[in-house]
Amino acid sequence: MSRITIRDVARIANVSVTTVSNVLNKTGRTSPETMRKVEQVMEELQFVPSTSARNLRDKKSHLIGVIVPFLEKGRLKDNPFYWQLLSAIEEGTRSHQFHLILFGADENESFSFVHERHLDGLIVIGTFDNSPVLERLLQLNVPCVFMDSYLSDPKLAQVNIDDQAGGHLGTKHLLGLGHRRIAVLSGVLQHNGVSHERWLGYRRALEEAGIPYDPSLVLQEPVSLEGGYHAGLKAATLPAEERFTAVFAFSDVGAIGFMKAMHDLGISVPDQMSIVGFDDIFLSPYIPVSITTVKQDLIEKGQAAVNMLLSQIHGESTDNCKHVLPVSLSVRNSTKAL
Amino acid sequence: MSRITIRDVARIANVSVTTVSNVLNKTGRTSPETMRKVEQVMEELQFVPSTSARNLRDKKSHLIGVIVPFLEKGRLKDNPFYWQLLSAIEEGTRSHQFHLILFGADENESFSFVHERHLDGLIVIGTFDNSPVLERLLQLNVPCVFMDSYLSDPKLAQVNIDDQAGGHLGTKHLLGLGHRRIAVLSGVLQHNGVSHERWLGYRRALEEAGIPYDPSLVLQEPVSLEGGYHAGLKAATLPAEERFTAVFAFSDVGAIGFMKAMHDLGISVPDQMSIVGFDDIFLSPYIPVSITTVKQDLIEKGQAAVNMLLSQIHGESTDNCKHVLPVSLSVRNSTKAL
DNA sequence: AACCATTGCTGAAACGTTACATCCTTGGAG
DNA sequence: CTCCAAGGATGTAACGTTTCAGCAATGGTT
Repeated sequence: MSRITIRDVARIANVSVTTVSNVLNKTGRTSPETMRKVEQVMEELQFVPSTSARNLRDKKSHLIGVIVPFLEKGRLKDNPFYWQLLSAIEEGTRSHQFHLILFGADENESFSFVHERHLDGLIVIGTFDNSPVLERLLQLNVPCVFMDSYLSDPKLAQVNIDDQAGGHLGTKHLLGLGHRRIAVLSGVLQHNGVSHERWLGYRRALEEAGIPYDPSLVLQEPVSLEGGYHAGLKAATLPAEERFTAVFAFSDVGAIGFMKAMHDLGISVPDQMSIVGFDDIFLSPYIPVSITTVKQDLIEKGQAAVNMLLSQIHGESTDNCKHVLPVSLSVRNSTKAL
Repeated sequence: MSRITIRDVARIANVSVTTVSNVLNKTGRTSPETMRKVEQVMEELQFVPSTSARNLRDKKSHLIGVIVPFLEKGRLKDNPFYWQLLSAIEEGTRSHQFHLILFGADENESFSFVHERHLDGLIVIGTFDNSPVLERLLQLNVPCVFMDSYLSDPKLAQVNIDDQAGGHLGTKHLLGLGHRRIAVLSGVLQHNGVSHERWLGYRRALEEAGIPYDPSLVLQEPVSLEGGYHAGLKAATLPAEERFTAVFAFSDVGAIGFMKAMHDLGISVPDQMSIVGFDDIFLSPYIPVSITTVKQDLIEKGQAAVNMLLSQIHGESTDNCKHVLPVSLSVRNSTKAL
């Protein structure tokens, strides 16, 4: 019971394989009646074309790889943000007859699968200039779209949100509530990374308010649940002059971790501590004290990346193609006027 | 600048293509010296074998599909549980040279891609007997492993946790704390579904404690954030004789939603209401009032499914192969003695 | 000394498509 | 009436592997 091929269809329908192929690909080189005839035979035989054969022939795969550097390190697994993003990307590709294949990529992993599998394109999340990963990717010579990566090379297609505006927005919200000593939970300030941009926005907001920048308020703890929690615990042990009344976490999970620490220490949010998050993950409204946060639209972000990648795959130039999405503020209950 | 093929390697190394192929596949049919020679040429030419060609030849794809029925309906997107599970599956496949490809599958979606892409196997999450999806899947005649699906056909390979024990465990915990009126947030009690099993465990525990079963305590709200929240709001409006002192949500997100409602209503958890969740997602310890929950090991679960699927792919019979993983209780702060 | 098994290698066919170059038909223009 | 264009169909060569059958040389058995 071997597979039904284009040849079987041709034989039964009394036409050539080429004709069947033409019908299959709707090239319009066939007369309506043969078309109908062939289609009917296909239906009867339940013919399904083989993607493998196509892939070999076309040197394509209709497969898009998503590379999340540091996937192994748990950054992704434990952050709903990435899953929501991935989900958005998946939806985008599916409607275009592409499928998604997921990869981590730690430093020493080779990218041979890109060639092995003839991947048509790549979406890369969270790299940065001079990253070892970046160089390897470029050598692959494959359509690429970068997300959440601030890359200086103008040839690279990029999708970002306006991180700096986000940092500014969150900070201004706290300033508007009367806070003067505002900490940021930033993670490592990778130069030209997402956090760095948000931090720039934070600084700008402070400056505009005439408040001097205090480096001791930058908590370089990882922006994870655990990182936020530890940062929170540490904050309580600070000498009086280093205390702060609000914290701006550069991710919602970081904010949740921080909030948990406050709860465990008996410090009330928002009465004694205001917290602003970033991302607006689906959970943020449902935390007991719902989180005020800088919202980004992941659906749109995923869509934008997919569209950009597809044009690139179809041969359109994406030089100087940088898509920056706006952010907004979702004010909830974790922030309060001093 | 066309692709380097096995032929190029053969030509340069002065051997036949067959020999190169043998080296590539380590069949051991080559002498050590030719092997070295060929390997060196491969290295020099940076030869990468084409998966497409292999796939065509072998009628395989080294691709595993994950089907999550009802994916579109947001059940997955918004539940970290699934992502954690998927992540575990991904890890399992990667180490075996397989890759993952993700599909939703609503009713009217055809499964033609399974044949189109020559998928080697399928992991299906959350179906049930007589589901329309199930029948279609079986017709595909492809190795399948079902997760979180209680299927009566003994031929089907299944991976489950001991849901009934889980339901029992959670309920007993609450009973042990002195609670007598315990609600469950169960979602629709699909016959032979996961929830149904947990509900059976709940009933058994009640019975053992000599407490009569009260159907009004079964909240068939969806076990999502929103569902939990609504259930919580409703609970507050109940007439006195229908009130309860504890709720057992069959998912952690459901528990979080319920807890949020309590918070909004000013009802203290755990002082006035005890809550038990299910799954133990990574967030559960970090909710301000950390969640007591029935824990399942997703890594192990993913691993088990992958292993089972791979043996099936390699031709081993998996008849009567049902893998049931144990559950345990993580006691945290959302439950308290009456 | 003739024979056979083993080791190491090779050539060619097959997997199921698509695209190129042809090759018939027609029917309309000259 | 001849010629050419265009429409419709066809045969075949790729795409890059793996595997099957076969061949040559080596060395050990009778």
